[in-house]
Amino acid sequence: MSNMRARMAGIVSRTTIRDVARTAGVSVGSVSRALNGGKNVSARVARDVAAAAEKLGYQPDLQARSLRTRTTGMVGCLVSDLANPLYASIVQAAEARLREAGLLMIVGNTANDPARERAMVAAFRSRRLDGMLVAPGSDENDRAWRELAAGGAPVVILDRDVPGEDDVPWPAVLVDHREGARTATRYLIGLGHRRIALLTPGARMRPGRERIAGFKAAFAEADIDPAGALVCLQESSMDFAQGDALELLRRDRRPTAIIALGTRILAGALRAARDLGLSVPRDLSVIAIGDTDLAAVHSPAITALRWSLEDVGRAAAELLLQRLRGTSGEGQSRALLPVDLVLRESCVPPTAT
Amino acid sequence: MSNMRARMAGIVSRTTIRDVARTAGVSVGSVSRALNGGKNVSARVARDVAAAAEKLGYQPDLQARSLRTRTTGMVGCLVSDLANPLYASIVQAAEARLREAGLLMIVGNTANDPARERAMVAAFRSRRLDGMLVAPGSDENDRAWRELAAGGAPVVILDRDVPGEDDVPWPAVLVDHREGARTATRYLIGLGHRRIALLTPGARMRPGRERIAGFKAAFAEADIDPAGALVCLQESSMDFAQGDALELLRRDRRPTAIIALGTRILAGALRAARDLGLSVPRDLSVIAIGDTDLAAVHSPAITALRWSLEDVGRAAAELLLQRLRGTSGEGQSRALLPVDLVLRESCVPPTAT
DNA sequence: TTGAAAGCGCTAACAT
DNA sequence: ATGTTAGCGCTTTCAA
Repeated sequence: MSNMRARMAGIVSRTTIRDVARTAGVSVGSVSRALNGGKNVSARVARDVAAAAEKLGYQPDLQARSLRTRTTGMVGCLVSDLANPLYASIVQAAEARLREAGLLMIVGNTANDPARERAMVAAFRSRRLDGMLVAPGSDENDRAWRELAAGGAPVVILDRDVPGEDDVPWPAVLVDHREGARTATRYLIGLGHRRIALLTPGARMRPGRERIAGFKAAFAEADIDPAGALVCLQESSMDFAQGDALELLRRDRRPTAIIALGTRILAGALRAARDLGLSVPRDLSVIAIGDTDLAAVHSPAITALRWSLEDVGRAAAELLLQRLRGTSGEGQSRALLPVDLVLRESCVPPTAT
Repeated sequence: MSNMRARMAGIVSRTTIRDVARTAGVSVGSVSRALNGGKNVSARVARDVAAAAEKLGYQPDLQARSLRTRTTGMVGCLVSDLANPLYASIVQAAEARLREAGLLMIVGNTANDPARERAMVAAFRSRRLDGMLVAPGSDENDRAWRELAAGGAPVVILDRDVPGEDDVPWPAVLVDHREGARTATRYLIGLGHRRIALLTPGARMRPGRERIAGFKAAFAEADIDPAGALVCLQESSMDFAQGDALELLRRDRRPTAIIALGTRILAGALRAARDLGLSVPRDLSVIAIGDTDLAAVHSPAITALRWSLEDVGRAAAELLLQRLRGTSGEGQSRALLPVDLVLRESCVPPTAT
């Protein structure tokens, strides 16, 4: 079979617009018009072209088209860790919205590596993507963001504070981690807890920074001694969190409550508590940051801070589309999404010690 | 700033190879040669071109290039559910390998929707991707796979049995779910269990089919009455699994052991057991299919079937690269990856009932 | 309404 | 070793 031969040789002869024109007995211009806008085409030509295209299995070459139209119909999405279900959900939601708008989303995984981040930015630029969604690994990768700006394509940042040019902040979708952390902390304080530990990775990034701020704010507004406010910065690895949590829970004046991020750190804390014979919630109250499967499914079910990943993705897509359509004048360029506290079974007043 | 104006107007004037040629004082041909292969270029030209390109911030237009070279440097990856951490890990591993080889991976999410699957196949074809990795939602979407084949680009299938053309199977990376399920079942039987339930979603797809086959094979080879082999087909939703599991565990001759897939179904089963006051492992032994965070972190830790997601992704990428390089003659076109049983705390001999 | 032709930015064949 | 030029497949003026 010739298709087979062609494939093996790497020479695939594809049907072009000229083939369609020939079989339809019209000019290439007419085919183009018929297949696209449909303006200025007689019914006869439209019919013949459609028939010919169908018969030949014609698929227009979008690369060639975008060479002319200067628009690729593709937007890039740069994520620092695709294997993180949180990111995956956001990406998915954004993709759905962009697809609706007829755009193809390309996701790139930077694995938290600034060098890869830069490489992917360059790759995206070279591919002439119409726009980009970026969830950077850190807030500061100046070179990469400068390059991004240079590309000229609109960019929307996800939940990061990236320094903009000339004090004009980048369009961004932000999550109100500060308010979320404050709510959670206030809740625990209200329950009577005084020694509360916040387990979160670095203040290097916006979410961590904001959480720490909200955490401290809750102590401040309750006007209680913040000596019990324990901020523990963690790497995101489970084992590390577990060892760290063990150390934390072994102190003689150990925290009576813990606020722990995500799946890994939360899991580490839970295992540490178990290993020390501490029962949740009797001996230790726990709040999860992020409503993961683990939090929902654990026994007892873990009270959690939740925000809508779908909303984040969708809002980001919306912001980008707005930019793409050039209607950037109207509408906000930044969105701040709320965080809710989902009450479950893992928090009770501390037992007197 | 003109860049600003251009951006707002949507007219971004990019520097082309001609600009570089002009500033370097050479012809476009020389620039092309200097920037690519580097063959037949004097040191002087190479230097001047590099300087000019650097100065202008020149980024070659890969779209235009691929119009000539008939190769895009992009491969597509079609996944039925990106938010599933299993897929995400596979995608990540494949992406890493392809990146090494200088290829850009484009992931498309089909959300288990055959229509979207076909649409994405068409989109990928039109974009002239060099190759594709496909993790279909179901084994049968004939129209889509026929289209795929028609595109002429090599395709590698992930863990699915897709009917090939002319009895020649597609290149594929498969996981040995059958052997995994058999090992798990054999282990439980060896422990003394006779009434074992397998909780897995549909036999519509290869993994489910294979697991069921392995499960039954274990009963057959032990030469024991398979009446206790309970195959429960589930949808993937947690609540459904929980209700289903409740019903299952309420039977008067309830299973003494459960093999449950993933996070949601496993969670449903665990919650159902808890609600009925059944203790794991004393009253119910549990094996997880897939070594998720939940399985590792649960108390007691859940014995689990594990296979390397990284290996799946990497093997798929490798197979595709092999095809791309045209060295398809040598080497296997299919890979079968092993499944291990990770022993933990959730399985003990059944208590006499 | 239609066809002819220019050209998007690049590479590769051909000339020099 | 370098410059010139013909396309890659498409859209889009410009004439007819």
